[in-house]
Amino acid sequence: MRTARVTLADVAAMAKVDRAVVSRVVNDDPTLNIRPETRQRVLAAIKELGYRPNVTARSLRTARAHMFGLFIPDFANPVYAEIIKGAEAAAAALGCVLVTGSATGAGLGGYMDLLGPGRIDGLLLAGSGEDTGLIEQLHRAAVPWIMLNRRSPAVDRYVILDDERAARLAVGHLVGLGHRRIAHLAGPSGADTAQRRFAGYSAAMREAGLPDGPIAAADYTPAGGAAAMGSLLADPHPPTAVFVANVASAIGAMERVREEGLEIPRQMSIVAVHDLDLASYLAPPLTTVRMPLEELGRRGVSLLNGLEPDDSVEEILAGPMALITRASTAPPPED
Amino acid sequence: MRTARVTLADVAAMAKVDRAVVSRVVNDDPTLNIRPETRQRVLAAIKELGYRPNVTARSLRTARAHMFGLFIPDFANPVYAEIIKGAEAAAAALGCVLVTGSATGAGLGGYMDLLGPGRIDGLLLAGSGEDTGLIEQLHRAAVPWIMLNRRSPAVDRYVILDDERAARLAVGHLVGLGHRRIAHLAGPSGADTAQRRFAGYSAAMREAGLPDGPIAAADYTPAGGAAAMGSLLADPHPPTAVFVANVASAIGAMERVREEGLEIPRQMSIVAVHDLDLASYLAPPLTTVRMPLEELGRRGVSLLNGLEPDDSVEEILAGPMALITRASTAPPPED
DNA sequence: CCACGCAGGTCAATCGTTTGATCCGGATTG
DNA sequence: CAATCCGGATCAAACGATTGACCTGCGTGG
Repeated sequence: MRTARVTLADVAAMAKVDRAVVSRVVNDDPTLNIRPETRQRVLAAIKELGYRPNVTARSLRTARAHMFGLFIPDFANPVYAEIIKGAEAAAAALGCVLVTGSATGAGLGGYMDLLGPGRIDGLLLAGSGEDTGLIEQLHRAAVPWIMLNRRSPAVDRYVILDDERAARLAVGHLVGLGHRRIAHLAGPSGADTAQRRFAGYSAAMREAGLPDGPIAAADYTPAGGAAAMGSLLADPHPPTAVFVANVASAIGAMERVREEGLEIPRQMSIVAVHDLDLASYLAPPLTTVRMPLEELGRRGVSLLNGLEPDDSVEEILAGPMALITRASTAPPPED
Repeated sequence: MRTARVTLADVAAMAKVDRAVVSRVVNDDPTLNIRPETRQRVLAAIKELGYRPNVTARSLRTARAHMFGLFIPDFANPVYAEIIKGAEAAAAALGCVLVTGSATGAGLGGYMDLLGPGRIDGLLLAGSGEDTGLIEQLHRAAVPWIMLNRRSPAVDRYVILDDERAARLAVGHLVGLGHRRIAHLAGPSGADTAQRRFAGYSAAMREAGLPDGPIAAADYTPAGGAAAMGSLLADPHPPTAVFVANVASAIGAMERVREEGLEIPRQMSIVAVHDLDLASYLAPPLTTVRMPLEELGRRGVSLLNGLEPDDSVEEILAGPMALITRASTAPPPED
């Protein structure tokens, strides 16, 4: 069992042919016909010896790795789980594999070493900060790469979701229920997703003929959401509904609302972005906007495939988006 | 910018030395001294040309990839996020990278192609089912591999957590609070983690001089947890506390308890395994047992490093474990 | 003064494939 | 019958690094 690994040459020897023939059989090389009986001999030898091509050698020769990479900031965030799913599916469809890693600070720096022709065919960076040093490195690596769900002025290669539309959908829902004082619990102003959600909120309010409600910025975390909700509730004339920029904030916000003795949704309606499983386990189950996260991952890999390292990609993904109505939203109190 | 990639030979040419020298400088090869001024010339050339070694070629030659793989069944489960974190840290400490992928059904099968000497130095499989075909493939791949947190009779290479001890800790906590009718909401009988948690529960009850409470098996999901909790509550003489095999089940169980009009923890105490962030967002925040998940990932990589493909590993990880007391447990009602 | 050791390099085989160029013999064509 | 073609297979040069073996000149000990 500890025998040296079997190579192309071993197979060739057993089948009494040249290595080239074996290679062509293995790869179904169309430029050269192999006589059926020869092919059979080769296949038999392959099976007999349990030959498996050495991917490294192949990659070295062809400069193709059949492997894409996806780097994310936080595996604990279920948003990324969906993106990964889509990306893996797309890679599989291309006959490639997708590997995932953490993009946190030094993390991705370490990964840079595994880049280069043949080792990985392209990189997807999801929601990572704009470390300019990193971007510099990426350019030098001569590998195609795309940012997912994050647009920054410094980068002309991204695929983002239509956060504005998501916000409109959420606000539209609240307006439809009869709310008029609708607040926005925003994400961190540094995040472009937060900016777009805010822009969508504003636009939707304007279109509905309503004034912007109170805005409180949080940081996409439960603690931040709680604090921000606190400041919204401190208003003498508090909103009857709030559009929250993400589910994590919403968790904190809901907690705070309950602490203030208000009932959701009777006295406060809440809707948030991203339809995570988690949302349905909350009390009450949270109304959300479902965004095409899986599609985002899929699209990312598709674009990566065949992309040149210097090509630019700028796309707002127009995938299906849906409001998932649960128990956290209702018409406003009659008062 | 679209120039061909710079190789060792280019650097050698510019520095007027042999490729071998460049290689030795790059790798700090201790077997051969390089005169300081020569080294400087080489380093200068490297910087000047922006040389980066081709990892694929290196791997082909050395049969070392400096890359480990970790395959998990579900990225949406935060348990794995912690394992990944530990594994990445351990890999980084070894100067290697860790890549992660889905082990679902066909998924891992697809990945098998990327295996082999030089492409990946070892594989960690977390909580994947026991697909014997897969195990067969793994043996053939001549790559070291270890199962994490899953023991199966067919495999003599695993690292698992001490689920029995976790169960004892949880049950001990309930006993300490004064509970005597303590139920167990178990995981699927097919999962060995569930079996061990059950065993720990039984042992702890016995040691406390208490009879086994009612047992209801679920499937580690909220829906299953809710159903199982329903059957526990149907008992004419229901328990005052329940040890739940995982947090997902606990979510459903808590929901069901509330639906029955019972108050947590006043009328029903609940404690579950795995201290996920999520636990603290539940209402009420859930008491849990924190297990050394990060350590599990770390240990997995450490063991993988230097492991021969045929070596066996059988280890129960004795890492730190702690009961995180939150608001879901309290003394039983006086009645 | 010769042999030897050593510091500092060079040489070239090797890792396992892929793939264009080449070769060979039999069938086809004019 | 000679010139050509073509199916089927072989040859050998890459791909880019690593590394043991060898080489060269200088200083040293006997």
